[in-house]
Amino acid sequence: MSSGTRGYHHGDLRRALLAAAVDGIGEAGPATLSLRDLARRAGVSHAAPAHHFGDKAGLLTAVAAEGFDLLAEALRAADGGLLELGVAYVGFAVEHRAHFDVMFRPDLHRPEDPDLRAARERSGAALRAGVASLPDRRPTADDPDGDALAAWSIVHGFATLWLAGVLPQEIGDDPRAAARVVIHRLFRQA
Amino acid sequence: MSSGTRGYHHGDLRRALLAAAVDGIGEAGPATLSLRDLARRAGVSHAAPAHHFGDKAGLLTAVAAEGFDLLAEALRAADGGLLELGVAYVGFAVEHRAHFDVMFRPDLHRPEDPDLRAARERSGAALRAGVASLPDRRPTADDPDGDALAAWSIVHGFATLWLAGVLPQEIGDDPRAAARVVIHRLFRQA
DNA sequence: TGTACATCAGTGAACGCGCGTTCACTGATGTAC
DNA sequence: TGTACATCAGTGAACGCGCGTTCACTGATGTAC
Repeated sequence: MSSGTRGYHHGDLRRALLAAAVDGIGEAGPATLSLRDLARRAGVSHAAPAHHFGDKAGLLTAVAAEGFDLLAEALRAADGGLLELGVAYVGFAVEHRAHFDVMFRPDLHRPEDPDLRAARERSGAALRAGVASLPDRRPTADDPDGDALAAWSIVHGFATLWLAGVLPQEIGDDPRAAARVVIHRLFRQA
Repeated sequence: MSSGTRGYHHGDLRRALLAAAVDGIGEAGPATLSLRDLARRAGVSHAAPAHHFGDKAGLLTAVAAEGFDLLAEALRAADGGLLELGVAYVGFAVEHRAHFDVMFRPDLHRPEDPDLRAARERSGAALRAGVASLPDRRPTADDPDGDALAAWSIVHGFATLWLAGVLPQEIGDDPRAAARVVIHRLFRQA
């Protein structure tokens, strides 16, 4: 919108709608977002969103897919062992709260959508790659999948509790630092 | 409804509405529940719920408060160390999914409501009592609050992921058994 | 280079629906005397 | 024991609103010749 005339055709309405959806979800959660509200935010007629996403579940499916790709990127960028991989997970959740709020709510989207499945798989692959390449991987682990699940649980739980705003104030306002302390407990093992 | 005439006055409509709300949330999540739907479920006129709860946030605040009391009970009943306390937390989340879905969504209710605060505090007290009375409490812990937070994170995360249905199928269908394995990682420490 | 046509993206009016809210009401219950 | 009255719980009709959906449309873009 900053440059040039925007004629009858938007040019990249799909992307604009996704961005507007993320804004709207960030403000009031995924529950209250409507397609009409979305159109209003994007400055477009109220019937336009249906053109691209069909319905709200279709829209949120696209948001979730985008979220898993962003998560995959964040995990790939993490460097510093499983600890920092977990910190990156929490960082992603806090910085992309709207996406995170949708990704793990299969009742709100279509979990079996092919694009979403693919994005989810890319994010799972990034996670496994991170875990597999760790120099500090405990060789004595009798059940590596169990370890991965415990790690996923602790970072997912911490991120969820942080976003819910139920953690004590004393924890401060830096989610990554706080997460680092908590996750560290999981690895301070024999 | 099974016995006796139910006259003009219901007698215990508030409780009946809460039960209907839990049913409705269990079926389609807290987002789509409406006061009119609630009235329909309870077999009562559509204006009646407003009498008791004012609006949807008031209703969900009551559900959340009830949930924290149920959680406090579940935690008090747990016996067998911090591990079983965590298992009880996961068991509560799965068995009272509707309550759990509302309790940690402050955007859906009124987190500062006095009754809710009190119930939340009772549940926090039950948790702290459980933690404090543990014979297997690690004496070397330099930061007991950090340990409690790590424990809360791992059980909350596991419960959330379980309810979201995103855990691999191989994990089986017994949430308590699966949780026990995962939580155990946190305590297999020096 | 120009013209015709097909396709696609977005418009805007119209509709029916479920919702929350209001409000005058009515039936039931409890209390004062 | 009986009567009058106040209070409370729930009713049901009415309203305005935002929603999703439909549909004939129009403007823009791309392609064939």
